[in-house]
Amino acid sequence: MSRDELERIAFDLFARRGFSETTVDMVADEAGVARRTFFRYFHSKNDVVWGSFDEHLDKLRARLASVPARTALAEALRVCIVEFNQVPPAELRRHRKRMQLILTVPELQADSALRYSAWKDVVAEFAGARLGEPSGSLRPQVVARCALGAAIAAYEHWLASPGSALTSALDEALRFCLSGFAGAEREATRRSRTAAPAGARGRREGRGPAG
Amino acid sequence: MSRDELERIAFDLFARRGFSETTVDMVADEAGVARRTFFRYFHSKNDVVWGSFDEHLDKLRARLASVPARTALAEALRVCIVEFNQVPPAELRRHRKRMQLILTVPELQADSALRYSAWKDVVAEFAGARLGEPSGSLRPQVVARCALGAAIAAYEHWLASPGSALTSALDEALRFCLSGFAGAEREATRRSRTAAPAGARGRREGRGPAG
DNA sequence: AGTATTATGACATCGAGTGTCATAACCAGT
DNA sequence: ACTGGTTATGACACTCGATGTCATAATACT
Repeated sequence: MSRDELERIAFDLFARRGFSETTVDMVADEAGVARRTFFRYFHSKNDVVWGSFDEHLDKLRARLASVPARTALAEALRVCIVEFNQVPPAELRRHRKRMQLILTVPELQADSALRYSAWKDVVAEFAGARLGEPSGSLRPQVVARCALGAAIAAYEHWLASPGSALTSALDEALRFCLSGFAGAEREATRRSRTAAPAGARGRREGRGPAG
Repeated sequence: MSRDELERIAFDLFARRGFSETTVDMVADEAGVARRTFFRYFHSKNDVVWGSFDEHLDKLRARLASVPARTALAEALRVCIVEFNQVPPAELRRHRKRMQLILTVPELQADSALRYSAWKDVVAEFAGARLGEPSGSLRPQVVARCALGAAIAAYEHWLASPGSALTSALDEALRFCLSGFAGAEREATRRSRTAAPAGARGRREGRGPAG
């Protein structure tokens, strides 16, 4: 009994009976496995739905790190987040089902606050670097939470509108909400340029009106 | 045994032993009341901490409704949200403790997603009216989620920096994140003005180009 | 007083999650 | 193939939050 198989069986039951109405015992029984074994594969019932979200997150961090410094903060976030949420067509159906559970089942909605936190911190780290502030300070946190909010809104829009494209919704939502952060970044860049001699900050010169 | 008294006893125990380490039985025992009675006063253990959040929310809705139409969306939200979070000095200590629990205890962080949802919907309703869109559509939802994100970031900043003022943090965070929405509102206003005669869009009639 | 309503308490039960221990499956090395 | 050690599994007991049920105590109404 592999973790993947267990997840599949669980999803089947969730689809047939609903998430809350499906007990861990049912999943274990259906899989022909002891209840205790289920909890060795998954830390919790909610974990089944979230799958390998945490590992996936490293890709977002890496992708953000690879963005050239001349790309504006808002654009970098938008492009990377859209990319991060690109799902291979073969998995689209399962992804949709997964997100529908996460965004509609109360237990999972609640759990999401914890899961998204790691996502948010990745974005805050990037924003902090760009704004020249610690990632835990107010503005990077605001940027990260706004990006997160926009992404969730986009997901809900996608689920509510059959036929809509997730990536378009994400792009539109992020464009809409991040457009206000350009000024702050311009100022941060100016600050860092006067503080450090040219060239000290890698490849960054010549991007904008401040030059 | 009043609800208030029970809440006080519970907070005492939470402070002394931590939230997770305090069982409902302990609170009930300490209050000299049956476990079942506790659950009649509070729907759940988490409910104790959240207090009367839901009722408080009506005030935000009313306050938003009272904002003159000429005030910009971003400014209206900022002012109302800052006001909404104004706490009388006598309750500041308890409010701080409450928010510290909510923002640091995992169980409560998780629960927050559900509680904030009502808050978010109040804001989305207002934003939807201003943007000339249903409150459930993408942009009002993005505005609301961004405002929510900014408010939470402000709260975390406030808790992390002793001596800082909550209202200043909220004002700064909201100013920072909502500044980008001005363009969208301008356009919506222009649209509605060409579609309906002046004055019609005061508080709700003619809520769309479909007329 | 007597009666209806409501609040409380004493159960019982469910379901998620955890700790513990015995045993079964597996994988070396010889 | 046998042995010894590691790891996966299962059986069991337990905690704790939450809910349902029913009897009884407190209260309000007339």
